[in-house]
Amino acid sequence: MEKAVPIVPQRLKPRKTPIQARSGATVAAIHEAAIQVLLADGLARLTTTRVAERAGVSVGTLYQYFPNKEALLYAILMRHFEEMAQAVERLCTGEPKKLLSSLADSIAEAYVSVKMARPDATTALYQVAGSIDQFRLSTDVYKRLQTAVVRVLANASDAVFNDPERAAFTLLSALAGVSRGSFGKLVPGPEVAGRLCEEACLLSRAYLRAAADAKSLTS
Amino acid sequence: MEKAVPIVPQRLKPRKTPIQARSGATVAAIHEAAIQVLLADGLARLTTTRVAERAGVSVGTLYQYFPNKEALLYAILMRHFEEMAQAVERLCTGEPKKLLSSLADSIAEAYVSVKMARPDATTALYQVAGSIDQFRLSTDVYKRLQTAVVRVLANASDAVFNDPERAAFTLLSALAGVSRGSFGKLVPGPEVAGRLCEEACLLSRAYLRAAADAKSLTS
DNA sequence: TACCTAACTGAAGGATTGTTCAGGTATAGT
DNA sequence: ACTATACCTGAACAATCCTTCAGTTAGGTA
Repeated sequence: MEKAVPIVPQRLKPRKTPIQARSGATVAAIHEAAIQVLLADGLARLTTTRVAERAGVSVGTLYQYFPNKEALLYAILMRHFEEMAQAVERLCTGEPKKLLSSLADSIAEAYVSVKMARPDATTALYQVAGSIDQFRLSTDVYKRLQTAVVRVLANASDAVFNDPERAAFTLLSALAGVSRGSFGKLVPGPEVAGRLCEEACLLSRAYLRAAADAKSLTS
Repeated sequence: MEKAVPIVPQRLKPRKTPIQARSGATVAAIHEAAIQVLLADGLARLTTTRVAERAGVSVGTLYQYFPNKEALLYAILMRHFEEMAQAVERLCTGEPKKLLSSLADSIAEAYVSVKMARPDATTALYQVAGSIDQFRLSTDVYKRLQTAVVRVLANASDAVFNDPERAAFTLLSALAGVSRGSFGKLVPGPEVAGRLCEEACLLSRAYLRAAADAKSLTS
């Protein structure tokens, strides 16, 4: 079932003169199919064959784009984290400094909005997160999210953190928890979604304010 | 690999005159063995045979106590949630009302302390949580934790929540996130543990204060 | 001691899965 | 039309895994 596996996701065999724009479409279709299978049958029934079937290709084709099942799961997880990181990095870090409460809202909203953009994908991915080596994920992407938040925090006009990494880590973890709580294994309805956004902002503002104050006292 | 399975965890075949106190010891050994296998080999290599081997019994014996693999995982997850629920329920809900900040600390500390009591078990269980039907978990145990927190919140002398369930849910989710963040897939060292406790308290106080104030404005 | 029975054993069965590879298909270039 | 080649196919393979059950062990009882 599993052997010693090459760990890194890979590119497909390079082609000199691409025949069709099929390649990109195919890998996207596989991603989508994996999410659908995940939602319909759960992680335990997530089979390479099943995913390929749902994507409208054969297993062999799937294995031309992903060296193994883990790479497939890792890829769809990475894609999601990419969106997330970009959303946070997109937050203004320019000159006009802003109030901490405003920044806190921005972070929370950026976080939640990405999750909301594809609720089904989010729900599906929470199943995968546990089955992938969490350590690799941390070093790969989580740090990136963290530094993005740190950069935003540095932009506060009315607060100074003397351990911004710590605050960013806690904030991100807490937001992740709240989000995960609302997205159970069922895709949540709009009412739940609304509450999630409110609570995320409330939590973000409250914690960041407290963290900034606490740290300035200790120093 | 999996068929239509009876879902509920079960009791062992009842015995009129118990020969030994072996039964209880055996099931405890299996629990422990499962956690060890989980940490050593990961969820993917968690095999009924391997668990039984590690527990010093045969597979057959394991299947005398658990109808299937899922029931085993469910059982060890339930045991952990039980501890958690009891820890929160143990918090004073008596007459002498207390300050919200104090209650917030109590909740956070209760939450973290249970996780800390068996860091290895906690780390292991985070892997299982995703593979079990989250919906069943919610209705089974999460509600219980939530109502316990609600009862504690009602004991605050300087705060009133007009949606205590909501606050409790968010708080628990956030704490879960922060905890899960610190326990990666590696059992964390004492420095990380210390920070976790501090941050949990800080977060708990800040959020609950904000939630209480925000709600009183809206009403 | 002889018998009963709960508890334990572990090889075998049945089913599923990840992965491969020899061969098919269709496009670009000539 | 013909070749080269990128891409696709899917049956077959090997590796586990979950689960069962006929047989064994050992404590209690008479």
